[in-house]
Amino acid sequence: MARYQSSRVVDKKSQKRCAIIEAAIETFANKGFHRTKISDIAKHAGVADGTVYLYFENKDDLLIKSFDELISGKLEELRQLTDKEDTYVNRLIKFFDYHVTLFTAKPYIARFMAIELRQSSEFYQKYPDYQPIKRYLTYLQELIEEAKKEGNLRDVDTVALSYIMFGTMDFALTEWATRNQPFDLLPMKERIVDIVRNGMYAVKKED
Amino acid sequence: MARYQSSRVVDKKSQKRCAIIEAAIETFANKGFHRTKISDIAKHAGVADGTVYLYFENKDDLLIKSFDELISGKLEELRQLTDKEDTYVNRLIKFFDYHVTLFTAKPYIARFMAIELRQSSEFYQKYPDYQPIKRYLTYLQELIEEAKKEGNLRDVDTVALSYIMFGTMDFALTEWATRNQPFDLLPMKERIVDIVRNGMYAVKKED
DNA sequence: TGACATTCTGAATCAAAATTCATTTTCTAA
DNA sequence: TTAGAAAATGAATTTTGATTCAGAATGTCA
Repeated sequence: MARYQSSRVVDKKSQKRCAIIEAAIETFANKGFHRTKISDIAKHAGVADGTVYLYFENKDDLLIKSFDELISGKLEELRQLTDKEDTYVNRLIKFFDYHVTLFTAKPYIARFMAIELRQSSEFYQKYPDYQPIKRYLTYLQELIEEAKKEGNLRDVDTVALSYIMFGTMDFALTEWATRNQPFDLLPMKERIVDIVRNGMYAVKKED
Repeated sequence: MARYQSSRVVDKKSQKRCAIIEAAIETFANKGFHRTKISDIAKHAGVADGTVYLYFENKDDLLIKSFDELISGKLEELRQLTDKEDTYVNRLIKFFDYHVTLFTAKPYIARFMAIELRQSSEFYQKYPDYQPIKRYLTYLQELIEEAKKEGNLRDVDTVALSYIMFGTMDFALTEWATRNQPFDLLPMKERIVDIVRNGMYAVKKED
């Protein structure tokens, strides 16, 4: 009985924490970190201002923790999705697909990831453990290595290709999200994938 | 004589204005827009806080003007440099070269461009004319169009390729700048260019 | 040189919002 | 049921930093 109740308490606690994090992500994404007031988030989450400080040290901490949970969740989803693909090259392509789907459904997440991800170098120095994209890059690089072993990729530089893939996706999605969806994501993705696959040179073309 | 003196005055004025802009760029780059105090910039520029307001309406205005001058200057330099190349494909490659050189010399400019560009999405709504990267992208897209006409590029999508080029460069340089130069820029650039030129595929696939 | 204009200064003002904490509400367990 | 613990509240406090402006410094020119 004690056990049950105690776990119920934990549940409730984490529920409140969770509500705050969700509200934080959405509000940060919509208004930007600095324009978001703690009271905005509190209202959104249905708690009092002070309650936020029971779960998070301060506003910076809230940003970091929110991001961390967001990334963890998304990376997990991404892994599950890509694991289904037969070849590693296809998993790499799936990386794009996943984000297109995700951001089409929730553009504010695109904005959050693309914009709030970038903090000043001072911020990074203050919180050296805050390396939000690193896990993403690492995962990408693992896929690339495997795809090379598999023989479907030529011997390109792993880091360079991961930068191309991540950087392009990130930039295209930022443009798309901050400019109010000025183009269709899906065909754009196809065109980008085509270039990354086959290169831009005319000479290689054989038709 | 009066003419001479008056122009000397203008000179002096623009010198002070210039000092403020330079200090602004460097400080915004290091700390981010919102964490930068006007007093930081003033101190850096060697003027009083109030002086800043003689040259700029407010903090927003200062950011916009700083960015504008930075971009204009750099774009001008870039144009002059690329104009020397014989083919448009080579001009495209030069686009990378230029930024590698620029950012190696002044990493904080890389940070400013990459970070403030993003953080300032909030400015897009408030100041619709503030579209700092647009001119860059437009220039890139012009080069791509010409290169296609020239026959050195296959018929790739212009916007897609511009996103790949700009996004990759932007991301790689941001990584490089915020992580304290963890790799050599020049070889990294070569590896990236190789992939963008020739694609990542081991075997040319037809699908 | 001296009257006037221009430029600069930085302390004082003011607003916004992060954070705290005395109080209230809710929960726990005997 | 109830005393005590834990969690939550939100008004009050504090911090922060943009902006102003009265006065000082400097420049102009007859």
